[in-house]
Amino acid sequence: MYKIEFEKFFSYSFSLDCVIFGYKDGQINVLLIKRAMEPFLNQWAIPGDLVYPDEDLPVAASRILKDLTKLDNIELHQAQTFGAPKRHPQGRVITSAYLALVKLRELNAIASSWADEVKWIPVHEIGNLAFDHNLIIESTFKVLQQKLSSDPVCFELLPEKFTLNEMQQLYEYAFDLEMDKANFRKKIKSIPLIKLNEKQKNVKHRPAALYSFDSSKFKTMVEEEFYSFKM
Amino acid sequence: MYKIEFEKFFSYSFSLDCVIFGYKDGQINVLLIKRAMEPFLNQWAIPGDLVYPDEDLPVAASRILKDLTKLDNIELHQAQTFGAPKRHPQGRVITSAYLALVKLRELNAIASSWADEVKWIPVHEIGNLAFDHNLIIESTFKVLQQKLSSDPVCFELLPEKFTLNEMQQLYEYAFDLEMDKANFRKKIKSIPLIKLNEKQKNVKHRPAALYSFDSSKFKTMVEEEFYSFKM
DNA sequence: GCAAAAGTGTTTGGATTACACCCATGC
DNA sequence: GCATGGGTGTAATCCAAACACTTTTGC
Repeated sequence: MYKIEFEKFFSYSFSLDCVIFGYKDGQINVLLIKRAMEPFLNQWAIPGDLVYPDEDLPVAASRILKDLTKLDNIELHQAQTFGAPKRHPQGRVITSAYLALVKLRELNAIASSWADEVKWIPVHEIGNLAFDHNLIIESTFKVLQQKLSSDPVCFELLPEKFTLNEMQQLYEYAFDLEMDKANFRKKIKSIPLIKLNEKQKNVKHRPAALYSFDSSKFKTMVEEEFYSFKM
Repeated sequence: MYKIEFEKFFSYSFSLDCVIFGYKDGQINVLLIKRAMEPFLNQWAIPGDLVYPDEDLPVAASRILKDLTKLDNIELHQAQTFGAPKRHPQGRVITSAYLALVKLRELNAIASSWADEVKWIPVHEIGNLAFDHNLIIESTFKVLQQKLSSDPVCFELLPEKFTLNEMQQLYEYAFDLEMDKANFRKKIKSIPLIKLNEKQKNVKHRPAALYSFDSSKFKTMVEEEFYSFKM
């Protein structure tokens, strides 16, 4: 008897939406796709789709992102889950947001499957999106802020070689504040960075030194010392 | 054509599990219920159940907690979502964990509906639970730690009137560390507490002063000043 | 030389740490 | 009086903010 009642409940659908953040020209951007499918045909949305019946969630998130944008090998982290009864016009679809940070300049998203176009757009310039996707981005951006202050994820957004000023501008944009250059450099001096023998090019002022993140040293420090990242 | 394929996907079920933390005798406890229902009959589990077809998630979380434990008017916060394909033996059930903090001594959980018994158990003494509930508690405990360090949620766990030492012990237990008494008191002196004209009773040493949290002053401070809680 | 941004040093005040000491109560 | 925890003060140190200054490049 219980079993029969229970089975009536197997009438939901479940999807994942991938919020991909990238950094370009001093601004944090989000990857959007143009839907080539109803509902919300031709509207912009976060890449997302239904989970397959036997698919684990992290696997599904990677597969969906690859299907729609050809982006591969990207680490995704779960954020919030959205389940308002009317959020999908065709039935009860509950969705979990997945967050990823990518080096925008070093990869190339291509529209694929039922995505007609892809574009990167600064988080503060996003128009109206399909479904509740504006809400999802807003909530996931807060998770990004959280991660930026407790983990070295800024280096997933910055190019492999970056200047200290680019790093500072990333934090300034993410938290909407201004920082003192000298103090910023003092603050980050415990973070393991490698100063390269290279400089910025094509700037009409003194070129800045380029750095890269020493991730193997970071791992050692976390394991062996009492080190924890804080910004 | 798309519509037909799409509808095959409406074959999932969706549940919520409520991880309720309470503080007692210097330890953080979790509320468990004994299942009076298959699967996992007679095993201990977190209170959780399926979401109704037209029910929003926050509403469902409160309803489920009340159904199983008679606890009412408790603020619940979403934590992680779990969706491994085999996590439920009877089909694909995806679940979201909801977190709540309660004043354990000031309320009374009662087994109800298909819960046979309820109990509070210290987080470090939990045995094997039904489903993936051990994993869910582990993950939600990390969310609790996060909240304890960035929000004044410790006062949701402490009794209305508490001693500064009880507050210190809560943090020591939650983060598994020892703190200096004098330094702890200096650290919290920016938090708006009301020192009551009351003392501890029935202790065989000098009785400690009782305090309570000034939540209205806290709100004013957050709104009007540049105050943010940090521990 | 000048503009523009890179990059560094100094001072100050507030927070954190370690540690010592006194106080109030029950027995 | 003494055991037990409650409660406070101090000095050393670290850290963050404010600000001034020097350096290197393009034009």
